[in-house]
Amino acid sequence: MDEPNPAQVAPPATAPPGAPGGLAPDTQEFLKALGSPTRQRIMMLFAQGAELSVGHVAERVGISQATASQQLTLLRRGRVVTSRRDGKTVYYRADRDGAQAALAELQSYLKTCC
Amino acid sequence: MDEPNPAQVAPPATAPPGAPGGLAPDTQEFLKALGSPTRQRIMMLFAQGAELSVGHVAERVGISQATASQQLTLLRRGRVVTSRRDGKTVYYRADRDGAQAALAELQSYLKTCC
DNA sequence: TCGTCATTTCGTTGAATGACAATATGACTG
DNA sequence: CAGTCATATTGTCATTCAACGAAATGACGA
Repeated sequence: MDEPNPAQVAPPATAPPGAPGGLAPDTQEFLKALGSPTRQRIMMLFAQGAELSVGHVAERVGISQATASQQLTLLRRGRVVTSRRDGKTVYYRADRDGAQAALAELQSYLKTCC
Repeated sequence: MDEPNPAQVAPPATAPPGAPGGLAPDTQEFLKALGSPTRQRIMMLFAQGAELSVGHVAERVGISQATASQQLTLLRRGRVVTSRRDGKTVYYRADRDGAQAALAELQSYLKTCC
């Protein structure tokens, strides 16, 4: 639950410093987050800045509430959603800036390897 | 390239036909292709337009030849590499255009859901 | 404080993935 | 037309992942 934020100060590490042959962990989380059909479906719920609770996401997507919570956590790790707590309810919404940053890193990676 | 989509509902070339909540299969293959550390490592070998045989990729990455062949097939399905046959050797190289197209689709998807 | 509601975490199960060795296919050479 | 080299395919095993139900955590209100 505590998320290790080792090199947050480092600018968009487009070309991972000493990375032997992978890409930045952040970008990898981003790719994994969007690589799942279920999570893609979840993301579509957040169109137009919609803000939804975990239970609501579960209902709309047709998965259990526990599963929704887990998948939303992965999406948050991928910087594609953010969470806000209001009382006992946690609201999730799309993270425009995070997604844009991840996309930029991905683009930079592709520029390097392609 | 500067062809902004008229509206969010206007799907790109390989758009989700009736896909109610996912993204185009092509883009999904792209994400899965780059989501694996091993395949990311493979991709780094193709920097600067390098062209490598399957056996050479296997050796450089440290995996068996069979595995290399499989992973390269997945990368080809993700439109990030192309293959060329010269005699008995098959050379792989980065697919600039394919990757760029996939990235554009991904960007369009993010524009929709974020 | 106690009970309830929303979310998270835990523990498990079945499906998908990654890797390998062994074998099959395809393509040149003699 | 057999032999060989490079790649592709097959079969198998270990690991990972998605999903669930059940239990734990946290936040109100009575």
